[in-house]
Amino acid sequence: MLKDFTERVLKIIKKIPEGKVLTYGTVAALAGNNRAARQVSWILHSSGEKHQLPWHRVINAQGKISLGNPEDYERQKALLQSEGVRFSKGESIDLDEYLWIITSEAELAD
DNA sequence: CCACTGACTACTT
DNA sequence: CAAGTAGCCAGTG
Repeated sequence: MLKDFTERVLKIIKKIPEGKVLTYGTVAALAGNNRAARQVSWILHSSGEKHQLPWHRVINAQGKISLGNPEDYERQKALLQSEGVRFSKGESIDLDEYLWIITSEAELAD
C-alpha cells in the first residue's frame, strides 16, 4: 500500500508502552528501514498529534529530546517523567533501561 | 524526474 | 563531550 513505511511507523509508535521510549533509528528499523530515521521524525511532527501518537516516547539515539522548541521540549520531558522515565543528567535518558525492546513480532501485530 | 528539506545517525577531529 | 562531515530515506513542490 502507499506509505507502508509511514503506516508501519505510526503503528509502532502507537504500541510503545508507558515508561518506555524508542529512538528514531529503532523505529525506522522496526518499520523496515534502518536508515530512515529522519522520516520517522518527519512523520511525528507531521502527523504525530493528528494521529494521537505518543510522540513524546520517541527520542534520538543519544537518549535526548531533539526538539528545538523549548516549550515542546519541556512538554515532552514532563510527559516522559510522568510515565516514570528518569533523566540521568537532567536532560538525558538511560536507554539501557528505558529503550523499548521488542520481544516478539506479535508486539507489532494488530 | 530533480532539488530541497528534515524532531536522525555514525564517524572523525 | 562538542562540533563538523557525510550518508540515508521519504515527502513535497
